[in-house]
Amino acid sequence: MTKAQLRKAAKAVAAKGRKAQGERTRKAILETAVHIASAEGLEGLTIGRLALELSMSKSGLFAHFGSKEDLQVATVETARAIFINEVIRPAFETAQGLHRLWKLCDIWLGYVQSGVFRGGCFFAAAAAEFDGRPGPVRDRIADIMKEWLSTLRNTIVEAQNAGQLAKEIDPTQLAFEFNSLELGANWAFQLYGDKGAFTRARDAIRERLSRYATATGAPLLNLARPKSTQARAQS
Amino acid sequence: MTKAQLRKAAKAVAAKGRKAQGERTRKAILETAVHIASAEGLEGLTIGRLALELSMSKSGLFAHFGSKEDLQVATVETARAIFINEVIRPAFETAQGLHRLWKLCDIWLGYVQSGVFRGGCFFAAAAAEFDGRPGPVRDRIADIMKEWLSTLRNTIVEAQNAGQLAKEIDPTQLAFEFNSLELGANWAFQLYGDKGAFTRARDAIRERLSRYATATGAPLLNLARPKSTQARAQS
DNA sequence: CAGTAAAACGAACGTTCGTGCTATATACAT
DNA sequence: ATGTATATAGCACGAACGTTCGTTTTACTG
Repeated sequence: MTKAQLRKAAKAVAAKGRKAQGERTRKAILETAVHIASAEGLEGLTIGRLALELSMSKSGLFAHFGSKEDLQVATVETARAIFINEVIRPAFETAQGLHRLWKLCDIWLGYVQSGVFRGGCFFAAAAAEFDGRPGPVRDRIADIMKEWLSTLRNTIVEAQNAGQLAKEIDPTQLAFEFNSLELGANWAFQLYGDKGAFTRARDAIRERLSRYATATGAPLLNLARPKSTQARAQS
Repeated sequence: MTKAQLRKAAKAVAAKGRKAQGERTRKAILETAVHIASAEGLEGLTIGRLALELSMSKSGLFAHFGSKEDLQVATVETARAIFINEVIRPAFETAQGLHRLWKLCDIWLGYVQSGVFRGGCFFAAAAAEFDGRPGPVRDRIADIMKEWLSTLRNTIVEAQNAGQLAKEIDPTQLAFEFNSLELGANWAFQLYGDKGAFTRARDAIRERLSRYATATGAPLLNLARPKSTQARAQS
């Protein structure tokens, strides 16, 4: 513990003052780590396996982190950056309110289906793995997922303030429901490869949105249905 | 592989013809195994740890199973028996239809909250752990969860056939939504200790049930609200 | 009560785990 | 181009993993 802390501190100082070739390798390591961890879990992410995949020595790789726990935290952090890039950023390109709310959910489901991470939603998997093991890894995962839930909730509130969504509904409740449906779709897809689950989740979310949309908000929802025009044309 | 199979076969034959003291210890082992596995995962369920907990030797314990994988499968099977006892059985004591449907969901949430397993829903945890690792363990988990989803769906159909629930709704869709809300509540409780999630899940489920209930079915729902009368009295 | 089959044990196996040294090679500033 | 800080490699460690073996203790049957 003490040793690891000292080493980490020394490294942090060095990283600020000096240039870095090691910074590049560190990035490369974490990129690979994220994908292994998403498929095999953060504990299944072993240093030997990681070194093998990157054709480098265990010790050489290990020197970039003070401990396995630090590697895990850094991996979680990297996954967060990817998540923000793949989900949050594109959704925030659309105007706030009902439209962005839909985008957040829609893109999230797409991010799972498209296999950004091999094991589906990185954080859903990591949360299930670490929810019983106290420590910094668990704490970071919990924070990040809370961050996501807050984003969802804030967007709901914004839609309400814009008069697009009924003020009566409880934003915490709706965020919980949307998040649950997303977790449910992720579960069905990971365990059964059931792509239909994404449709079910989208249908359920859309149903709630259109139920709670005000007269102002309702027209915004049509833009968010690329598939429903197709469905209407077919039926 | 071959050795383990032979040993297992010999054991199976012996178990049929002979009596068993070993059968009792096997039960005791699995009882403990289930609780360790639910908290630390099926892979974190280590034979040494298990032996220590039961104050017996690794080898003596190991002899009851041909391999670690067999131990894991047996543990999953034990968890299923507990689940049936704790959730399915009590719910099936009430008449089929809307009432039983509510009971299934309500008791399921209670089973997570009351800590029947230390790690929340055993199968939600196991599914997340094994969804990326092919093999008999994963297959069994997937089967059991499908079994649960089918039970949910069948109960919905029965409620429809009894004229208590609108025929227009898709039972697969509704079962998916209920299951998702349950998984969502389990997630929130495991990661944040958030008991409010159970209320949110119950509210969401009740909201759908009363929305889709027919004139015949609606009266049945009042019986299923022990807390809402209390809530009404308080507010 | 004797005999026998089943059950538990103790010790060891070959691996792999995370981690710690020490030495060498690489990249960067002057 | 050279010197120095940094990055990587090599090797070894103690512990824990699943698994096997031969032996000893326990429990049931005749």
